[in-house]
Amino acid sequence: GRWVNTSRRLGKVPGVEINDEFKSRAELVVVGLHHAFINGIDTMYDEDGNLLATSIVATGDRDYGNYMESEDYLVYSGQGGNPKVSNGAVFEDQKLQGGNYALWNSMEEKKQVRVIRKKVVLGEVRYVYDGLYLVHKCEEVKSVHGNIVFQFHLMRDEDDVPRKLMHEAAFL
Amino acid sequence: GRWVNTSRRLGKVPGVEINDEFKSRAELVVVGLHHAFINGIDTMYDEDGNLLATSIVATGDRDYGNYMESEDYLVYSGQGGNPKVSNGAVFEDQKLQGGNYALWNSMEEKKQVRVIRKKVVLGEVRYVYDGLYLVHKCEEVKSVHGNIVFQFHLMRDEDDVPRKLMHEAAFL
DNA sequence: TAGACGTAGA
DNA sequence: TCTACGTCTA
Repeated sequence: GRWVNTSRRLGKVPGVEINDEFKSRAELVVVGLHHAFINGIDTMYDEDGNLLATSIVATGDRDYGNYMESEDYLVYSGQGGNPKVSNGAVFEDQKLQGGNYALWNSMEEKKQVRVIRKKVVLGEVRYVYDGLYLVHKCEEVKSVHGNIVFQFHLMRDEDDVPRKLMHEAAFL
Repeated sequence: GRWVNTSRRLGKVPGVEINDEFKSRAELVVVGLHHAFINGIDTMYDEDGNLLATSIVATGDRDYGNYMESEDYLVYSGQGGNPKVSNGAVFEDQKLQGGNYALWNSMEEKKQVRVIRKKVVLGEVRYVYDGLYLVHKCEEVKSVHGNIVFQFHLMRDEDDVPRKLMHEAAFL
């Protein structure tokens, strides 16, 4: 067999193509697409010590209002402030730290970010690799719950996208 | 390739031998040893609608005081009552429900239970299959935290255990 | 909907 | 120690 380096990296992961599907977050870790088991934003430090985002997993879970404006344009909500349990938990303003700070830096440095989208078809969960994007804008908006949420705007940064297949991938 | 039936079952899982090691709970699910991703006690209903325990994962996490009395005798704490976060969470008496009820029924019905033990060697997590046991006793004891905890006593129910190898598996 | 012996990183 | 867009069954 052949050994594959699955350590954290920016950009394309060798062997993984757009629209490749995976059955669980654990698979994403094994393949090297997204090392964080739960965290929606995976990060790494570059040679200068800047925290950058390597990849994001976009779902509609827990009030994370992500949406595709088009096939090449994703609006992705930052992390934090969304309580997991509705047991009187309180929504809070997100902070520019952790994954949010990493996405912010990726924007400043114009570094590519891998995008993985979760889709659920007839109860079956799939994580679909959606290619490389650039963060070109970050807005602070007030959610329906009243808390401040970051919205990162990402644009596709690849030319060779198989258009036909893109239509088969479900939007969020 | 050959397809393997990994649905819930009692007793031995074809292809898995005592002291086989797995790197994560996800692997246990895939192999069919233990279907519950997090729950320490996996269960199934028999043809009469009785909830039985198929397998248990023994760790020392979260105040679960499991211990091997000998290579063939395991004392396993029931589930519930141990708060995950120490954020003012309260220890509570365990109830004879869910996994606890399943282990109780397995005792009554004299059904075999698979045992998997978690071990950590130099920071590396491993889950080790430890063979088939019978529950022969259940005691209610008061923990150091003051709450009532079930202690299920399990005895090995196999003869062909490779003794040499047993010594290599770390105790809890 | 919530509970259950998860997992990796900062 | 804590957070983080987990996953399954009852």
